[in-house]
Amino acid sequence: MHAAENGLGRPSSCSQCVMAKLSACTLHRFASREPGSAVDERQSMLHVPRRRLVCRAQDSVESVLFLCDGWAASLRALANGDRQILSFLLPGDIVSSALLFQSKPNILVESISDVSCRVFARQDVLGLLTGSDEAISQLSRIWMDEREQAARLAVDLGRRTAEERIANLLLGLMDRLALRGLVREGVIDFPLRQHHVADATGLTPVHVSKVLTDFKRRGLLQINDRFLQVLDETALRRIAQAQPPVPAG
Amino acid sequence: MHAAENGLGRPSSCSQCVMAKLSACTLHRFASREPGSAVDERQSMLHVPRRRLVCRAQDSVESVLFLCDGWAASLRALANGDRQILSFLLPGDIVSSALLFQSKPNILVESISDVSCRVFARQDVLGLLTGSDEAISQLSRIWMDEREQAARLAVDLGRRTAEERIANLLLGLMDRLALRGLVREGVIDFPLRQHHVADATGLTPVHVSKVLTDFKRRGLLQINDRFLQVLDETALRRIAQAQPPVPAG
DNA sequence: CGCAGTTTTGATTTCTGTCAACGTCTGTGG
DNA sequence: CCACAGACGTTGACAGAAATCAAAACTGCG
Repeated sequence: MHAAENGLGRPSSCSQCVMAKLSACTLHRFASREPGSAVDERQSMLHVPRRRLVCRAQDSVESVLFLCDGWAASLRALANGDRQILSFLLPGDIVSSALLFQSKPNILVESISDVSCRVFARQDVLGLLTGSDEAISQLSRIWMDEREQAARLAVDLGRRTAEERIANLLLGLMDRLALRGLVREGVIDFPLRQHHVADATGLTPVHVSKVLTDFKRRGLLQINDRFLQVLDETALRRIAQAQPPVPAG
Repeated sequence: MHAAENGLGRPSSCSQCVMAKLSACTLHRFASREPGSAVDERQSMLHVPRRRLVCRAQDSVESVLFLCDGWAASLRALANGDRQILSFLLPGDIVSSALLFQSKPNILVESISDVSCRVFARQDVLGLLTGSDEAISQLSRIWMDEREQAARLAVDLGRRTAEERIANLLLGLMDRLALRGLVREGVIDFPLRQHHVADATGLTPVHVSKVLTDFKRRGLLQINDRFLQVLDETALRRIAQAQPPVPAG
């Protein structure tokens, strides 16, 4: 489904948008607070119900999308039906950084929960960038963040056990949500199904179930009603094995 | 070992440099052909013997390095001694794109064969970029290339068997070398040890040996004297499973 | 209520890792 | 020229982690 078929063009005030709290994607802040700029004039919202494609790898999309609300996944699909999730997109994340520079996202993006995105015309975003040192430094920050995430993913998939991968995934999500002020008393919204965890960690849903059940039995965490609570963060981090700490948000 | 301890500052004409043939890293071309620019004045060469660190994740490096000759690996090392190679660096590649924007490479870079790099002061490279549309588009190309490689790596590590991973690795190297004109009649220089293949594919050296031996037995390829020849590319690509083809060089 | 999508559980198989031994190659120094 | 050490590659027996297969319970939802 092409992005333009998804309600793109419908203006919205995005009242539930958490942008103001984000430190992760400051480019978005940068772009959206430019008063009266071209970007402001043309921005609109894209709403996608849960479990739907936001864009396909081969789509031709002339917009840059920023996730305002809900969770999504960026992934690669294989011929045999296997899928590998490359990253979970949280509020404030850019949806495929490729769209900053080209029309093809080169990855699938799928909504997990109901999702809304801000839509900018690429020309306008790039126009903002030209000659702006601040914007270039924001871009480089996004680049370096993605690089770090990709490196961690490769280490997890290549060198860690199932338990370690799952613990790392959950803690990574907690940490990213914490930066956005979306953690309340150790509890987060958790729209993921076990098959999402499986697709992200290179495991099967059956094995994910076994590991998570064991984590619960050991009192490390609890998952109820689409909420996740980490009960014993220390133990979970011990399982996850210390990765070098995140250099920046 | 800090880059500056490695012979940095020694000027060199880099006669064996294959830059002229590169299409992959055109930023480098772009930077180095600016006649009489500040970059030209201050560029120098870094030579590192094989099997040595080029830079460490926590080093503070104020230069941008481009690999001119030889092979290197960028990798993460774990506390238990495991290693995950994130990518092999071939002539023309930038050594840690992070150094374009910051002092910390955030990855280990290790030479595989004897290696020589061009050294640019970061300030000068960034100076070239300011206000140059061409340079920004070269940067975005590097970004998108790295993104594509990272996605392929994650798919390999998360969703493919040992045979598939190894076939994919070898074919990926062949393809990248082909773009640089470094393949002659299906034969390439192949300085990798089996433990490099293991570190790149998330396998053990023992298992790599078994798979490679089997590939040879089946007449798919041949490795002699640090040269690799692919004898049955069709079969090897069938094993590797079609990935979406590379969009650009 | 029924149905499709989940999650759980257990039995079994497959793949890859681990361990260990041995052979080869390479470079070094006497 | 030879002896040697260390890195590298191969091979086989075995162990362990996760996949596969299958069935049953649970969850939401129309």
